[in-house]
Amino acid sequence: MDYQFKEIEQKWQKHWAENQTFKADSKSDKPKYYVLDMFPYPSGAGLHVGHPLGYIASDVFSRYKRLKGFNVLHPMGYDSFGLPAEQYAIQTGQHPAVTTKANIDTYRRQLDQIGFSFDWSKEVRTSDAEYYKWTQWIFMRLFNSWYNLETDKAEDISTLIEKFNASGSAGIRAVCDEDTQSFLPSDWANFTSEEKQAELLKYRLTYLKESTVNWCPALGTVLANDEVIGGFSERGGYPVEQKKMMQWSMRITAYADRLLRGLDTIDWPEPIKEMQRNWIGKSVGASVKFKIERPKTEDGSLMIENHHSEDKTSDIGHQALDYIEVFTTRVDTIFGVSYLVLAPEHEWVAELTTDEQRPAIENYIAQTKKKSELDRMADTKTVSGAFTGSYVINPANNERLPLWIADYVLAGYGTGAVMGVPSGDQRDFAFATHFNLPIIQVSDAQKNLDQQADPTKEGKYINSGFINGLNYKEAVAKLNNWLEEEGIGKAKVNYRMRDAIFGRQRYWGEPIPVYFKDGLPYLIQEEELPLVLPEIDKYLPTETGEPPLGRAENWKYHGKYEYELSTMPGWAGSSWYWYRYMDAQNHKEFVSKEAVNYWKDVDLYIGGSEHATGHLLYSRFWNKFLKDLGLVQEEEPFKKLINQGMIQGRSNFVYRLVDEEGKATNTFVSAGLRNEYKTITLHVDVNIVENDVLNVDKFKAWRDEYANAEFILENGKYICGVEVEKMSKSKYNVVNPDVLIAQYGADTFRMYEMFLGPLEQSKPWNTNGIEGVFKFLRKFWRLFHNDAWEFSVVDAEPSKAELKALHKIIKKVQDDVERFSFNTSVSSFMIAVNELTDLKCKNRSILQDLVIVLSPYAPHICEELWSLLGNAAGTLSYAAYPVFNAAYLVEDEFAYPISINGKMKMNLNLALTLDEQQVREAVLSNTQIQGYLEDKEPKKIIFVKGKIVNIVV
RNA sequence: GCUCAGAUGGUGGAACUGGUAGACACGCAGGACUUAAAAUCCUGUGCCCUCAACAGGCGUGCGGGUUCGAUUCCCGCUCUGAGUACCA
Repeated sequence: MDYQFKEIEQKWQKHWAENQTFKADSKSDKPKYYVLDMFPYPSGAGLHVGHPLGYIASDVFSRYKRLKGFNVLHPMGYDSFGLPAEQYAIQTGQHPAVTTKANIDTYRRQLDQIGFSFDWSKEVRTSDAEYYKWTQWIFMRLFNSWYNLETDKAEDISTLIEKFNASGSAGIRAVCDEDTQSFLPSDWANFTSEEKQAELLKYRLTYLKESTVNWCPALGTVLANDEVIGGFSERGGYPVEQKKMMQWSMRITAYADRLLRGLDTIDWPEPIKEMQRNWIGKSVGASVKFKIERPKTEDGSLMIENHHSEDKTSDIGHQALDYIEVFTTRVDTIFGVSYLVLAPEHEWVAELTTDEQRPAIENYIAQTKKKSELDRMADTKTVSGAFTGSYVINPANNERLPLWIADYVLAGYGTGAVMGVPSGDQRDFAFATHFNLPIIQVSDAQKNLDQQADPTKEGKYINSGFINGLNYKEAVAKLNNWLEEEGIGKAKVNYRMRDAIFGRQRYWGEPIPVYFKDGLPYLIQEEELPLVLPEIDKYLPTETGEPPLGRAENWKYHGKYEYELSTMPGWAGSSWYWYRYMDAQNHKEFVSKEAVNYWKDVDLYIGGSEHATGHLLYSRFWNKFLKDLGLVQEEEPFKKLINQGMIQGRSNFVYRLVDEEGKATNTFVSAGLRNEYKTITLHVDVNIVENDVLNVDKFKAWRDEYANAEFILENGKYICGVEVEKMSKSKYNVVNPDVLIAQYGADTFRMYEMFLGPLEQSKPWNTNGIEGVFKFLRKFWRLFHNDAWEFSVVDAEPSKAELKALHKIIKKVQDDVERFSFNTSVSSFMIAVNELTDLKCKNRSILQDLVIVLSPYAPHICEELWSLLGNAAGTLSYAAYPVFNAAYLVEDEFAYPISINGKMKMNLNLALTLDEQQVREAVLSNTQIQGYLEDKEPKKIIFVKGKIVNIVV
């Protein structure tokens, strides 16, 4: 029978499903291997050809690892909470659970027909209560934990309470809010229960706090920093503004350093690690307090006196009005400070502005506000700022320094205040030059200070008081000691990363298992989990502006306490899902100890690089937290990460002729001739174009208006224009895998996706070569059949040539798969099949081994041939990968390329046993080579055994 | 601006540690089979010169360098893509 892919593929997909062929047991003598794909968000559009690329690669790898004797866990599931389903619900009134389920069904059908070896018994859906119960449970663990810097890990909140009981707040080294109180054990004992709760909240790893958030009015929710790109929402591209709100946050900053250090221990692509490093943004430096010289009124009395004495924030307020604290990475240049700058949004600007300067300052703030976030970031050239009228004192030399505001200082980083050192920092230099502030040289190695700043750390310090003559290292050490002793600062590490906002004012997400009593948050009881998402009438905020959950009727804890109305963000469910896969059916724990002890971590994780600073960072954070609590084994969740490239769309165009008046006609010009006419360019559905040739009949049928279209052809064909763009519906360049699978089968589709090029490289989708892959599989099938398409193999001793072809491919595939070079394997399979076809190989043992080697790529056809070869049905997946024997590849002769002065001239067959002297003689006595040499005396002969002979004349 | 990745025939790409550049496939051209077409099979196919063969010249973004020998290593530049953006 000819190669009938449809029957074969259906048959084996059914067999694998019915026999649970890929079910992975958590108990096995085999070594474990965990291959994970980034699970998809099931969108309404279904899968396009770009989605399965990574899944195919990971499936090839999983199947290969099984053949190599590993117990492989290769699961799949759905990240099924999220905005699109909710937006759709708002538009149509359909419950997101309903549309999500329908989308999942489509995804499942599409995934199934590609023949993946997923263990579906371990499927997870983040929107299932059985799943999000454990997401809520982990939230509760975070709420009940604090970060102890003493032990450098998270601990149960009870250990903090013990410390408070024993010694009060003294000696506590924790990652916490800035406004924690100092108290004695006796104070703690006298605190009311509410006061205790309020204080503990400042230490919890997930906490409620008034903070400036990214508010997206169009989406009606706050967004995390990684969900905002250049001032616009990542999803939908809506404007985002800053707003103060009471918000749940995750104290990811507690893990900043561990997240940074961990990067050195994992095998991830360097760009991703670099992005995480930048995101964490560690800077080592010092904080320094500059005393404020109060602006004085004309009669000499202090203008600002004991401000805000009745203000709630009086503690901060008082300190603030004594000092301005700056963070600097160059404390060694402190003697070069000639001014101080605050961010325009800095909360004390108004109070530190003198009456005289008030108009200028207010004008400047108004100007800055007008500039959008984007303008402000884009325009880094223009120098701007305004003088407050106040002065501060440089603690190093008691110099009086003017206090400015400028928008090059960001409120959100460090303390929102900067010391200006024009000689050492280019921005400060530009500022000082523009406003005529002094530029003070601080090192004898600084050059060209009339032109630009010189940030050198070389040389000895000058003009720098007590650090004069010291080098960089000595100066920093001395200054840091001095700051500490004087109590005006200290060595400090600053991170760019902020705590992660954890609440979303949306419906379709995990409810936060918290209720409020007297304005304070409390966890619900663990036995009450899951806190199920309540039904609501419509998926919009309430009239009073509360999140959609505010619509739920009678939704109160124990009938009387308000629940938290925000839901968790999209990344909650995906920050631990790889553990749930290990033990997906467990009703008692999020994962059993046995399962974690066996599977430990993910050995190979394949997914897109767009999750670099979102999912991949949050997952590492939760993983470290779970490790601190002893719930999991490994410090890092994903040992090796591969980013598959993006599949871009390849759009096709037709050129519609335009008449004299500029009106569109019904005539279309082939791409090569379009310059001779006046035309307009239109997208055409790529599914009616083959190899850039338009199927004109299908084009006429595509739309009514084209029914009578006429064509100006070249060589009898209509050639379409081509451009690479994002794959999207509106560009008519979306290719659905279903179509290709129906036409060529899953095995061809899998191999073609791999054949396209290196996995990590982005590339446009192009079906031009798929015929070649299909022809290859047919040729492979024919190896096992005679001319009448009858199955026919022979039992005989394989020939040397057959063994050589086989062992070449055994080695090649093994090498390629281990280094994730899947495209090169496909070419090599073609070579192997071409060679065996030429050899007219019908040898059973050779072909059987070839079936095993090819099976990770084309599992259906191989499973069919495996059973035709007489093996038990469906056992191929656990066959043993053939053992490579180098002896079969040994050659006794090699066609040496002979080059003269590095230019290849000819090949010469020589025995590989010959040594350098013998080769030299053979080469020089060859008449053809003598002809090339033209009697010139060879100066030198380079000989590399088995590689090359190079004659230098 | 900074960081990273990349640039090889008409196309996708191969060449793994410096050793025959262009494997494999697509496309194209020619041929076989066919009444014809499709499918299939065979042959050719980097560019230039040449009727053609032989021979030759040029060729891995550009310009240099190291080397017997460079797509591979080093220096400088151009372009493309991605990330990031006044982070003190």
